[in-house]
Amino acid sequence: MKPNELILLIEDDDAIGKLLSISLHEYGYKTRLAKDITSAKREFITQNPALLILDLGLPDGDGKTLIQTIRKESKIPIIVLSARNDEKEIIASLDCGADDYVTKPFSTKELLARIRSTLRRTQQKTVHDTLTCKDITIDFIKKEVLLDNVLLRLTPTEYNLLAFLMQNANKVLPHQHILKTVWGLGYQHQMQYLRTYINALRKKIEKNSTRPEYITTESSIGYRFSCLSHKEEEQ
Amino acid sequence: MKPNELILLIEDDDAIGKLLSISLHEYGYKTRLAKDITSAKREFITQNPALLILDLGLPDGDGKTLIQTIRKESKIPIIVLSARNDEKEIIASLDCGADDYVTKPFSTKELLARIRSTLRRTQQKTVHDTLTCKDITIDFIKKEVLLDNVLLRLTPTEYNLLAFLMQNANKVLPHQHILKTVWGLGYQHQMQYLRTYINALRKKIEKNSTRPEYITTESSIGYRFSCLSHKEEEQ
DNA sequence: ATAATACATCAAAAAAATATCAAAATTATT
DNA sequence: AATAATTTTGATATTTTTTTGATGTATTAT
Repeated sequence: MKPNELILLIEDDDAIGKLLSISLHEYGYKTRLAKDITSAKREFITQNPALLILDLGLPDGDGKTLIQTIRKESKIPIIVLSARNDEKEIIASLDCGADDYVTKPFSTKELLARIRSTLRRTQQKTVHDTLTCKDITIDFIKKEVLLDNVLLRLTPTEYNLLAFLMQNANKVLPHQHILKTVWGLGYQHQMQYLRTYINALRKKIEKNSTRPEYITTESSIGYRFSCLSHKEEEQ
Repeated sequence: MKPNELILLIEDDDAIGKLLSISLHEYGYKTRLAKDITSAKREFITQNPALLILDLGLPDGDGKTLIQTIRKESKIPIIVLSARNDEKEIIASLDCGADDYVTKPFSTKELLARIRSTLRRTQQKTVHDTLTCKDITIDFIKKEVLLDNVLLRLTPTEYNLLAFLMQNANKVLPHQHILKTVWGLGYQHQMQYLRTYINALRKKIEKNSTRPEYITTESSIGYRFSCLSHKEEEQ
């Protein structure tokens, strides 16, 4: 697995800039290089990097002011890389909003580990797992169902049943199969449970409960959740 | 403003332990000290600390295994504090899940700055210092809650619970998730605590406690803080 | 068409989950 | 050390959900 994130290097020393670019590419990161604060700001806005590596001593100003500027509008991880091995500088940078401070000369491998650590923390994305079918959307994380964008009140069993049906849309699901997965192993022959809950669900999701468009009956076999075009969305 | 967070120190050297405790107290943190992995685990589960400071060399095992154990169930910030100034140790620790690595001898002020930096990042759930929902406004800096512009008297646990609910407005929060974050890892199954405190909060914030408009129950799942005019921040 | 079978519907009883209250235990404050 | 505040615990009331049973309607086979 290659990381593939874009890292913006802000460094005026060509030798270090080159070394970093090569090391980061080797590990799979994409990089952009900015040699002063002005171009760093431009790159930050236009390139949308995942992380900044910032040298404090830049030709057109102090790196700390850049940190402050960026922190006003972004929580992007910033690692300071500086020759200034001075306690006050370290503290000031961290309190400005930097996420880490590495002093030169530095170990490339350690820097890479610190990049991984910093990115790991900030990239904890919320996985949104939803399924939509016509007017019904089920959110498996929030455990909620929307009908025409209105929240449906379902009991736990109703929710479990609908979730199972929607996950197997357009398939005929035999009674016993539904009972086994929704209620559990001992309930395969409790047909009446299934009828009661199918009825309850239809009342809640069908426009016309007597002419169901979602949950159709496959007599003496089971039920089918009909959905012509259901797309899966996960980000 | 005093920080007031609890920091768990895991350190077998008494001198360093004492020094750290004093420095951290001076700055306003509460601390607990654990001298081995076994008691560290116990303290972690029962005390619900905001951050761990961990020495790698402990009498009953290597600190890295503790990091791995904790990372299986928690994203709590961990700062490693070690005499081992060895590139491999640093990389291994960070890749295990540590958030920072400081080598001994260390500057207390720098360590404090790194604690602030780490906490800032992990506590940054709310971008704003205050959050308003209908007639309720919570101020995370002052740790105050206003209902119709009148200051509410809340106990610490009531405040923590409400803060967590409001930070996650309109989402269904499972019982265990609430218990884990508000009370700590060892309290996931103390449902009665949750019921008692939800009840206490409703009495204080709901106009009609029997028909709650803010804190609604999601039977057999959890609770939801409902707030119509609250922007969803998820992509 | 008629009987037999399968399914739908409704409502009640039973069980489970939640709400509420208050006392006991703990912790913090004076 | 005494007092006050908060948390924990337990007992009981209330609500919600599941289970059960009774009855009506549709479908299928003869």
